[in-house]
Amino acid sequence: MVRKPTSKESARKPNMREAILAAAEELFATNGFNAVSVRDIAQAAGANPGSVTYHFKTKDGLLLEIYRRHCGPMNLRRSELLAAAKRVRDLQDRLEAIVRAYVVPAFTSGSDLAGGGARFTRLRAVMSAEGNEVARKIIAQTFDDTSHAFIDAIHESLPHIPRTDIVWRSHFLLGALYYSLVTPDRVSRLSRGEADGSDAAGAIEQLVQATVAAFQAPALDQAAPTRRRPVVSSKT
Amino acid sequence: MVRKPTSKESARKPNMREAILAAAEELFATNGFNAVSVRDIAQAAGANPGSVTYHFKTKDGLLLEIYRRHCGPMNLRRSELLAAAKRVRDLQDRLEAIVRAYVVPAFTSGSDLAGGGARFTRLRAVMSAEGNEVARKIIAQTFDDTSHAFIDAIHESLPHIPRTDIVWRSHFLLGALYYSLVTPDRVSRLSRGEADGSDAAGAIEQLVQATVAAFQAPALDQAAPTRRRPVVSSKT
DNA sequence: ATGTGATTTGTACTATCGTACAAAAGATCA
DNA sequence: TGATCTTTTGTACGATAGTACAAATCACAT
Repeated sequence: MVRKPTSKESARKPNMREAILAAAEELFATNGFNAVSVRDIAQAAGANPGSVTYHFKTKDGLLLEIYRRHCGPMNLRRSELLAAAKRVRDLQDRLEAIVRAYVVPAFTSGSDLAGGGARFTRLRAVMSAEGNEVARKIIAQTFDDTSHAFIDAIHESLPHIPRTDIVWRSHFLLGALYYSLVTPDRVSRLSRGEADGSDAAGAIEQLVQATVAAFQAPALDQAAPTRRRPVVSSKT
Repeated sequence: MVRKPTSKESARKPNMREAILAAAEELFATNGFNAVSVRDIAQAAGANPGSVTYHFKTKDGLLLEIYRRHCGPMNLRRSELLAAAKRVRDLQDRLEAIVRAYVVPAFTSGSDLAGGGARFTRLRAVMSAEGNEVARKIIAQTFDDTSHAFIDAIHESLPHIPRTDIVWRSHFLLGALYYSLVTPDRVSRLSRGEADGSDAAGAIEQLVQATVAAFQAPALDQAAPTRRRPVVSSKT
């Protein structure tokens, strides 16, 4: 069923605005913000540089719109999955469900964009590495609530672990998640072709498995400053 | 004892070349490669822009020299620690020692630069996120051997885990390591001040504890395509 | 068909980028 | 001291950056 566009949602060519957004997302996610010029984006989208200015005013505005486009749906989906996960009775299964609720929306799409989830998450990873100011503001005020919700949920299913440890481990989870999306080829290379780093389903399973175990690790006894663990000399 | 410089290792001002390297390292690590101009670096080092060209020819050459400066010492230290770790008898302790041998040199300095280890590792994280070509080449040909050595060592102390899983989990380790250095403030924020994300010793302990547990997680039974794990519906 | 508002195009402006290069200044040693 | 080499400085050049803006073009209601 081909729907006739009501009035303003379609441009001359089929949605040039969307094409610009998609191209910018892809280029920013793979090359960083500063390495990509407005002209690069326009060319990749088959548009005129001035068209970018028309739709998004500035380059920062374009980045802002990319975030606006994805943050809502992704957080919504995470909330849904988290709520469902919290209803799982078995504690071990619940923990895994919670981790999965955090990981899955980052790989699969939160909205209807094809493959948009992984691409946007990779974009977030790159912006965070570059210390992008626009991204930093949005992230802190958009994702911190969600992060706290997950941390609390995990803490409830692991009451004997101090919250500080949970925070660290969920931080590690996000780092691992980011890095898997940034350099999937490294996994393929180091496994000598036995694993495919760009296989989202495989990455999710590996990540969930490893992360659940990490969360279940015994707590760090921060009370004991004296070193209890084995130490290895640096001299051969 | 003040040593008179033999001839060419000292410039007019005390080692301007080193100052430029340090400034570039710091700026690249916090803002990315493309966001930092040669003029920014020169100003931060108290040097003239032309001086950067004189010492390093191009901006890429400067980045290259930063890598050359650190890769050797860091890999050497890792090799030493790994060799020592492999001599640990107890399997559990050995695994922890191996992980520690991988993590510690990334935080503490591999060479004599003050705090240079963490700064350089953060630089590597940012360059990897930006997909920097110069960095990619050096990394692949400098760190892959070391990575393989660690993967093999871990595999030996966990023979029942398939190598593929070890690769994934060590990939997660590196991602977590990178991310801890990129945004330490996030840990402080999410823990509501209870943890200090920029405390290297604390980060190391948390990372080692979590990672050892992740490595010890049961293997992913990749033979069974039928889903065995609990799945949560996305609908509330 | 024609007028109107939305969009695209083409071009231009200023700022800043990486880099080159000649001149100045310092260091070294006969 | 003067000759020579190394390092620093100052300036300039072409390329490209982000953005602005007027003209051209399109979609569509009348």
